[in-house]
Amino acid sequence: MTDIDRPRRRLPRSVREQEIIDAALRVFAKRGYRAAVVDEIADLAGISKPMVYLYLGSKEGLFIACIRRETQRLVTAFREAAGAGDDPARRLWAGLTAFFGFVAAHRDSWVVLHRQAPEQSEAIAAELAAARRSVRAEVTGLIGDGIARGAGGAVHLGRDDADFVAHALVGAADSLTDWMELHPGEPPEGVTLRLMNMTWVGMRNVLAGEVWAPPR
Amino acid sequence: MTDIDRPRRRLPRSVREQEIIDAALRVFAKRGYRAAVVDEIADLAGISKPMVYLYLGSKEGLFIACIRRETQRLVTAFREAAGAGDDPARRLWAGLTAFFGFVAAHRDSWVVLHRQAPEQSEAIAAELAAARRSVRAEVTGLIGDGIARGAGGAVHLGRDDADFVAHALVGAADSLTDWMELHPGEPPEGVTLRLMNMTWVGMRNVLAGEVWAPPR
DNA sequence: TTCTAATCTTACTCATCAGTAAGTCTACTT
DNA sequence: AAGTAGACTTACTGATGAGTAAGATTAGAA
Repeated sequence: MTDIDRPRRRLPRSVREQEIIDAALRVFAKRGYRAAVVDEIADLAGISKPMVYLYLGSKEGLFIACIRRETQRLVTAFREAAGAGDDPARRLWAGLTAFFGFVAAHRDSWVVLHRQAPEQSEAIAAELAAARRSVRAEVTGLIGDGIARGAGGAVHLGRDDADFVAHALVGAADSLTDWMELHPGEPPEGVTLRLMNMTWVGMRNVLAGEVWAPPR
Repeated sequence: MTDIDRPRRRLPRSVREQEIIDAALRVFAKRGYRAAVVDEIADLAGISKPMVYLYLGSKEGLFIACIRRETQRLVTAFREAAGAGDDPARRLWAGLTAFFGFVAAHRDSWVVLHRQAPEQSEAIAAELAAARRSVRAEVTGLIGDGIARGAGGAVHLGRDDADFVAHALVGAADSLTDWMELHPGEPPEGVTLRLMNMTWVGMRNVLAGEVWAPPR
């Protein structure tokens, strides 16, 4: 998204920093942390390498800045969509749709957050683990609510089960990002619909002819 | 799994090659393709670097050899478990259990197959894509059978739906690999049981108190 | 025993890239 | 108009690591 035609205009630090992070996100997503070259990031940001070091400190710092900013964005998008409403199924629907919409629109963010070998350094491993945990925590929260709501009866499900389901859902969603790339026509709602049918209704019942539809 | 005490015994190429691939798998899984250092692989294999190049050609060739061998192993394990029987649910249960068992026993294989940024080179991207496709194809096959079996009634599900479900299942399974690391006590069967309840029965029904049990 | 092919080694080269030194330039203040 | 702080650059250094040249060693065949 960085312009090409810009005639080397000087920009205030706060703006330039964001542009550098934009560029870094693209390059990290395309090449992976280790193969990404800081010079390429600088070029893409329309700037020279020492600026990157002046503002972000190091390649590691740059990567961590990407993770922080994009985690924030993703969690916000999810939370705003899933926050409203009362019915657990409806909130899950809204949250997942926001997720798929976000990933379709910001594929690089997702790739950087979830498709990196985390063992590049202690700091990066910790940062990525925290990022992934916080994304998953959003889902775990929703599922936990669903369990609390539905568990008046014979069910004996706890936090642990919510966490299991969150792992499975996030993993499925991650993988479905690839499926989306193979089916560019499919809107995020379509993906969510299929996933809700699979997990919420259950494949057995789906095979028996049952379908789920979004509330309203 | 390579010995430490070996007094620099000479080994025939066929054996040494496998030991090199063993070592490479561990290092690639631990560090990622780019950060992995060939000298470390050689050390771990109890050999010097030129042997690696003599036998495997290049770092890229070494990586591709890992992918091929481990894909083969995983697909074989899955196919043998899921091949027998008639009931789709039973075969899915068996296949998934084999999968989780395999990943628990060969975590490095899975990490190399599914946790690498594929854009290191044209050849690696192609090889990884093929590997992932072939793993997923096993699942797609099972689901497709299930659909064909169950689709006497009102259901209008096709190959496309099977592929969607396969994506979601493989992604969920991948993520559950992490869950397993957080719950070392849980046997593969336990993980499969939870996943079957979630996808086969459906979360809504599970919340309503229904549970799935493995046949027999 | 002698020869030979396969196994294996030490000791390099050379490209790449993270990080920096030592400034220059320009917008804005006073 | 002069001064200054912040934006920006060119041109390096030093480490790391893929790949190789040139040959040493040993298991077994003849």
